[in-house]
Amino acid sequence: MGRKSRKSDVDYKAAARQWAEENEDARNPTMKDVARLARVSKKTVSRVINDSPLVNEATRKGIQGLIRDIGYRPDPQARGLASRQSFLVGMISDNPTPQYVVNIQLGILDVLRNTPYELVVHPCDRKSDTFLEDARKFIEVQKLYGVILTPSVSEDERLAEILRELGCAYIRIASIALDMESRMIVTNDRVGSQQAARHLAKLGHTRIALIAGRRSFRSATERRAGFEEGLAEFGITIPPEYIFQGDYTFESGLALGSQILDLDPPPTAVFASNDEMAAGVLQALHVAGQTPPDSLSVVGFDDFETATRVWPRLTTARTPARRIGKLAAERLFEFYDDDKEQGENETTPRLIERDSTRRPRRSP
Amino acid sequence: MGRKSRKSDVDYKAAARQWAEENEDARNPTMKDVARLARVSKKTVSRVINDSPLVNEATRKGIQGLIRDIGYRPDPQARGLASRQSFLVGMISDNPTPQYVVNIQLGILDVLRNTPYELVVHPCDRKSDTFLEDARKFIEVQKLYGVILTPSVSEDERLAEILRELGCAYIRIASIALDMESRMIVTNDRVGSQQAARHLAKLGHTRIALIAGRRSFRSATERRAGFEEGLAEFGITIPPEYIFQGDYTFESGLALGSQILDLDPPPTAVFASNDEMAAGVLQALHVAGQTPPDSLSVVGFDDFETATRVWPRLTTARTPARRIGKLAAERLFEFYDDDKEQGENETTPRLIERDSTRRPRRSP
DNA sequence: CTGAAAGCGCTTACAG
DNA sequence: CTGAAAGCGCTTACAG
Repeated sequence: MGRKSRKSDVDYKAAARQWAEENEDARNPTMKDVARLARVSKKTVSRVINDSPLVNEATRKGIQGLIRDIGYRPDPQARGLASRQSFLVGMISDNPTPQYVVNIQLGILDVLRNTPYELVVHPCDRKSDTFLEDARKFIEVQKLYGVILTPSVSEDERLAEILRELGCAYIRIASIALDMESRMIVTNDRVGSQQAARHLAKLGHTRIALIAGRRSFRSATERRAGFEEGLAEFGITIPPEYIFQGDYTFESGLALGSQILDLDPPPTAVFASNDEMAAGVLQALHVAGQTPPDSLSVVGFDDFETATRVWPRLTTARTPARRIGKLAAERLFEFYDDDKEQGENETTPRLIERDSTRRPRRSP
Repeated sequence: MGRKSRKSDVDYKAAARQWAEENEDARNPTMKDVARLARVSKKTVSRVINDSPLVNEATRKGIQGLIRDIGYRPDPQARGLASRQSFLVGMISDNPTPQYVVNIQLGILDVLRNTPYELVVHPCDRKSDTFLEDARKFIEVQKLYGVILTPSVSEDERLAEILRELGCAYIRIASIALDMESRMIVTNDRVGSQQAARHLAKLGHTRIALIAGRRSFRSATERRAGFEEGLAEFGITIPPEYIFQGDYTFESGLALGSQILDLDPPPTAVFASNDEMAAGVLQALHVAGQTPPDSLSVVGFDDFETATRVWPRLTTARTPARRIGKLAAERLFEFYDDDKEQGENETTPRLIERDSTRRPRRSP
């Protein structure tokens, strides 16, 4: 007596004990149970789990403790139905490299862990007639909280437009900025291939071939441009007949690798726009009975597992895929937060020098 | 007139036109709308979308057409909330090989495409203290329709027990049968390494080393046992000092590969229990200046991308991962169906002969 | 800072 | 074969 507050009269620990006693069939508690035990309305419990500032601090602490004690976990489906937004984050991808896809997933999951959000994966085929329709349906029906887009679907303006139209938060991962800053993770691929070019130039290579990536990927343009820029710093240009069109697959690297061997005069180095194609070139050399990098230095891009499995191990520009996924997810959760300080939204490739590059042999 | 049926009086095409006219704000239709337009109760619409047999055929056809015409898509969250079961399939995995994980995912998604179900990925760490607790929470809170478990979590009996307790359908992918047939996809790894052993024996190898897989994986035991069985058919046994304990990583293969080179007398062939370790052995040989398979034949297991990236390309027993994922998902959907004929529930490895194996050199 | 009422879009349980 | 009522577990919109 004497104290005016009625709220502090609620003994939350006793409430938790009461629950333990009365709940014989070990039913999971609902918001209704929490409200009853804490002697508040469901709305107040709702405010607590949604971090609303409009709750008395003592009440908040008490309810949070009670929630912990009785093991209450809000039902994401019910919250989703009522708020018209699910607790699902979608990852829409069309990347041909499994190592990339898994690492992006792991990065996203690093952020989702210990949140109520789950990751729903959605590979797609951008060339399909129903690609946009399917994507819209997925986003709309699942009422996704947000979507993370990897190259090359991230580069599709029509898909971004659909996301905006549906009011769905999204983050685009791409080699260059294609959208407002808060919607992008930029990987600056150009920088990586510039480094690759400088590395080869400094080793003394001047007759250099290039295998471009798949046309439908913006990174293909960026990686090629960066490489040519890097060489230009040393006054080196690549003649058109030393430029080949790959598609980012091992098989294309293998096929183009043997074409490169037939060039006359042959180049002393080749830049393949990703590790898979670089691995293909190495294999073409082995098939031809050569021992790289003796007659031909090879540089890749990505530094995924393949880079260290092949022999010689690849000199390559690293794409920090897991970190990229992590940044994308962090950025996604900042999207609705105006005041939250924005974190990093770009990564820079770093050249990893290994055994697939060396100085060119003196011409005989 | 003269016809008694009242249902056939409903003009579903006209109803669809009516919707197009009245729905000026382009709202997505709900079950309530469908019911009103078709002049039936929501319950009847519900029966149609859930394929209940208790619906008049003409009514069913009409409603199905109407649903198509106006683009009605049932809300999975609402269905989930009411039925206490979501439309999410979980994939719980702890496999260290990205190529495996992605291919299983793709196989599952092959089956989920054009269904209302979505795939939620959930990598985990079986050694974590909270592993079981976390898994239970995930399954319970998301009210998963079902779960697909890959090795080695698939081999955890405590997790399977939790799934049964929660009444959640699950499929375990494992190298041997660990559960009732309707809950298993068996990959018969033992058969693959038997083939590998016979292949080496037939080439004339007799002094053979083995690198076992990670102890916590049942496949490690199976692959080893199969290999020893296969050799036994030819009267060959592996001395203990020719048996090494790996952990399924490239790094372990690399480290053990150089140990194998130091054996005296050295073996003429080695079986690594997966491709990653086999790739490590090949690299150890290259580092030592050797040119496999001249002095040492190497056999792997899995035939994931790595197998064809390395040089020489690996002779290996194929694990059809995408197909395994597909079978697991198909089996999951058969789980609640008593009458549905059960599909295949096992796969068999097949040895793919490539360049990493040859006849042993004559001893000098 | 708090709550009572209505509703999100379905299914369950029951009745006929 | 069909439907009216109640309810799943939350949030919204409003009032105080």
